[in-house]
Amino acid sequence: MSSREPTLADVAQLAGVSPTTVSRVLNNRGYLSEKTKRSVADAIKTLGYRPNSLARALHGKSTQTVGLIVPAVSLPFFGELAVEVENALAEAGYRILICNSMGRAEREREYLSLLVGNRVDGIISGAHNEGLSEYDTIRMPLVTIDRELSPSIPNVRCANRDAGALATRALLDAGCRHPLLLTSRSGPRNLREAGYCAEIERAGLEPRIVTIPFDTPTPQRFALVQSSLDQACARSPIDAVFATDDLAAAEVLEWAHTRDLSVPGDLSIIGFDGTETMRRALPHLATIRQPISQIAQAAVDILLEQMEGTLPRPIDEAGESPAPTLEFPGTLIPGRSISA
Amino acid sequence: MSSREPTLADVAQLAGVSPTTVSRVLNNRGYLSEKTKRSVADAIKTLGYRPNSLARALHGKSTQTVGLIVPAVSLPFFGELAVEVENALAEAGYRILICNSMGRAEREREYLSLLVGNRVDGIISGAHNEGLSEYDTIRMPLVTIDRELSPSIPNVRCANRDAGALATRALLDAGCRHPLLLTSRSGPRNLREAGYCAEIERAGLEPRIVTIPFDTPTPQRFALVQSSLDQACARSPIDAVFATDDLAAAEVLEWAHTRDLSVPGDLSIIGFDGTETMRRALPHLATIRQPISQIAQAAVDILLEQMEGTLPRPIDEAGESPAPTLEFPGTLIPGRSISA
DNA sequence: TTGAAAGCGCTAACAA
DNA sequence: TTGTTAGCGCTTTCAA
Repeated sequence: MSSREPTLADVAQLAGVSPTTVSRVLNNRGYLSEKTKRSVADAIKTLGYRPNSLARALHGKSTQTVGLIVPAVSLPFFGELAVEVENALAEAGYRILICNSMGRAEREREYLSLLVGNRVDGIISGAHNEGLSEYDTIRMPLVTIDRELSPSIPNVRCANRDAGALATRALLDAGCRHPLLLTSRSGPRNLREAGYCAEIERAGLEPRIVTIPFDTPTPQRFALVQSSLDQACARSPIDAVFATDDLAAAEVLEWAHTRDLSVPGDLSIIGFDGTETMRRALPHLATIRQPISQIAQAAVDILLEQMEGTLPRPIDEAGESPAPTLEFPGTLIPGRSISA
Repeated sequence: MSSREPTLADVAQLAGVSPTTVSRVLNNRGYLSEKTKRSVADAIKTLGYRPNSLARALHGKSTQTVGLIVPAVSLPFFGELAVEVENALAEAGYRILICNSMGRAEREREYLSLLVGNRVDGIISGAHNEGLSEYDTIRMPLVTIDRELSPSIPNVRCANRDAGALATRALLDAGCRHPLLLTSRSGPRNLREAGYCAEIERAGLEPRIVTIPFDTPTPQRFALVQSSLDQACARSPIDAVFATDDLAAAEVLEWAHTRDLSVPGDLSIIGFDGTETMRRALPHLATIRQPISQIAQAAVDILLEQMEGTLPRPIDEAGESPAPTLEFPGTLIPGRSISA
């Protein structure tokens, strides 16, 4: 038994036809006699031949592959996003190359290079590193998910501002007067925070914000959450927390437990994301559900449009399509973590 | 600006040298004058050239890519496994193509074919579909994770039997007399179950097993857990549950809550996996931690050995290396879900 | 209905 | 130190 993969030439030889003919059978192109088809098919089967997609792609043809860059698929949101993107793409005959940037710009840079080197047909980026200039040199269809890369690059996301307001309102409606925001990166780019602030001000209250950096290593994370919340409480009491992701909300839950605060009696909590995993883990946690599959589908649709069109990149010189930011509303999922 | 990616020939022309020279510069092979190096480097930069890895791989060279097949990266265990495998592989200069089989044999078959077609250098499979004959036709390094494919294929996993016993003992040590096993697939292949049964019998007790199929869709899942547990209780009371994954344990927790059973007062619970995500979500849940990064590292090491060796496949004709099953012990993580 | 020949982008002898 | 040539596995004209 030969150790190397059989090639098209091997098949041709065994079937007693030319390589061209085999290629034709494989791609079902041109006129073939039934007899030829059959003998080629037989040869393919006996050899266990599988076409080399790399060689095929070398012809300037598409690779039918799309790169997906995320911080890490081990985070429930991105894991589910990856699966949804994969499903949406599979329907169109594409596959994905998943890249975990691990929150490191260096790693993301490498992956970007890798994707271009592998001639993927397009890229979907949902990573969190800011200001990677490499994206400017990308000459291929590109869509971001919840990440503003440049005004010319389409961005799909949850309507974060509204969703942030929705979460905050849920707390206020439950009678909370001192809801604190726990987020991973505070600032004007944080639309969930913007929604929170807007709602808080509308109610004539003071915004309270605590930040735990996105990339805090797990071992230190919980301690940091604890001390930050303790400090915040010491300054002035709080009666609710809106955490901008469910995992952080879980930590607040645990903090409340260790401080003997009853939830929702003493403290109401609402999270964000509403992934299946977190729904199963903490079904009683109120949260805002991001429409992950819609987001994935939309990102894929936009990318497909760019890829299947002849345009190598969206043309917006004439201000044609100004690379829209597409937003999908988040949904409030009520739960026992908010007082009735 | 040309729309197609620049090629090595473009670079050569701009630098005024031969393609070979450019290739030499890229691979840092042979003797190059500093001047040439520089001019080539400049040309590369101005063109934004990135080598086409597909063309490179076409030379029978390795693609430096490994396929990883898992049920779905959205499941915490597999998401973390994917990240760990990726990290281990990255150190050796390889990358991964992640494939989510979604528990569908058909999908796994397709992916297998895709991986071979893409000439990955090896495959790590952690999917759950049984009896895919396609694996027999795979002529490349292959390692499974927690999956018995054939005695000739190396398998890396947590020491499930011992870990199952460890979990059970934790419950018994806490004074529980009627611990129930909640698992996704009962049978002789389920070593966690074997460990549970052994420990139960050693204590002179009756094994109690409830099965919720692995692929139960989320919407129905919780209802099924509820009714199954209710039924089991009706038959005869239970005072503890060992769930063979943490997500299932979370559902037991929720069931206990809805039935007004206090945990651990009325019911002790222990899970399995101990992923970071679930630790963050339910830090008080006792569980058995699988050494995911060790498992990933071992799988990668074995695969690397096979790939870097000249052998196309492990030879065991002479009973040389009987494709070992490598096991790593699980660790008990105590928690408030077990009575002290 | 089929085949011969050229070439995709790159690397690897073998010369120069 | 550099260039020429051939060829990886496949598709694609162009002929037959």
